[in-house]
Amino acid sequence: MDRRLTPRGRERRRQLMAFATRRFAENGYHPTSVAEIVQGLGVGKGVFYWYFTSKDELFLEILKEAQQDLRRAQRQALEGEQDPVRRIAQGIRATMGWSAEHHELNKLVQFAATEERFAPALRRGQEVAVRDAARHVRDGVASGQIKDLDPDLLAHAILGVTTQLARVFLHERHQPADEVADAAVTVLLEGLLVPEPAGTVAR
Amino acid sequence: MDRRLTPRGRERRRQLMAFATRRFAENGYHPTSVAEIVQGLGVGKGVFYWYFTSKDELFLEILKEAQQDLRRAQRQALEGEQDPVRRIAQGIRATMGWSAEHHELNKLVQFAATEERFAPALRRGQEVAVRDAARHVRDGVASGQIKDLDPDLLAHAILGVTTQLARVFLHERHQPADEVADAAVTVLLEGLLVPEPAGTVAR
DNA sequence: GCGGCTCTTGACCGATCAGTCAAGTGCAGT
DNA sequence: ACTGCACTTGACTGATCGGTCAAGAGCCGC
Repeated sequence: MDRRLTPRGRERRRQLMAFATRRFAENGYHPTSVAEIVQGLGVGKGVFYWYFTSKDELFLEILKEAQQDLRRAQRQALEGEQDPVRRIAQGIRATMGWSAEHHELNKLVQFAATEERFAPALRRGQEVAVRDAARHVRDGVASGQIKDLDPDLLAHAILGVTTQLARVFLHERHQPADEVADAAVTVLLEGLLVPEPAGTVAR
Repeated sequence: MDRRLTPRGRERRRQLMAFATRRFAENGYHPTSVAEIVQGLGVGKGVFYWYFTSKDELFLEILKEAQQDLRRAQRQALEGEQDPVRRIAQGIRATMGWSAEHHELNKLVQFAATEERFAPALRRGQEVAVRDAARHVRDGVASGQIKDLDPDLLAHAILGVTTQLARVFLHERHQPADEVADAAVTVLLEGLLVPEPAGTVAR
């Protein structure tokens, strides 16, 4: 859909997306009907189809905005930071902060990944984020700070820890984002094992 | 549903669950209708409702069996292994192996987590797995092998890395499960950073 | 071959769904 | 005050949904 919107129109569109986001996250995408969305706003059904060609399009639009917003937050967090390891840490912190404030969008992203027709739209966004993280890893490897493992794999490991901890500790247990972020950073950078003192050999 | 099933009945039930699993994973839970499932098997609709009281019940049944099966694989992998760190590593390897062979079930679990009415059934199973992992972490902390961080957090970090790497490297890129598992173990145990030689201080 | 159980059939039900559209309202520019 | 476009209304459509049920088929012990 591509329409010339007046300020009033833009506000309606925003309302529709905001309300739909909430209902999709609470109830699921499919169980939430268009009728329910327009009723929730107290408007007629035609309003919905004035702004979106279909329910699917609305959902894709929500996903797109979410990804743009997260990416903006990440980019801002890396401003002025040059050290690759600290860039990774800052990226994790930014992601955790954003995640804490957008519980609903996290759920929608997770759902989108399970439905073949939404997955492609998601894939593109994730690839960019992973490529970014992988670049920092590569820089860290080059500067001798990070172990020489597959950067792509490490990037996904970072993503995995971050999203899992966000899901459980932020959204289920409502713990402070910065503490969870710090924990994620520590675990990822240093691992679980207590370092063996150099020269200590099992005998 | 609880019925006395003959061998023939058990086979039908198995067929229904297998076919539904495939369709749910390919198409999504909601977009797959009961009509489609029974058509896929070439039977009447009544067959479905002879074995399951509802579509939801079928889905929960699939989830339950999947969790039991994964848990069995994990338990078997830990047999005879006492060292907590090696138990963690073996658990990761078992999970990765199972995940590689049950792509479809992974997707269903991921979907179930996004729908409020299925999440509780999932939660119980995950809690058990996490509690198990956390116990090994605690043992490792006690024996001085693992850093003294929150065992629950570490357990979720392990889970996060494992599921993310499984999703991307096994299901999207079809890489060998044992290689991915080894990479996951390495990253988790040792972290990203190159260890600083003792005595080296930034100045 | 008979009775009784498991299993199967498929027409049918009411509800609900995404999406359409002819008609009308509100508002901005002139 | 008139014109034209942005926006809104809500009844309507055809399809599909999950679930029911009366009737009957296959099968097993006797």
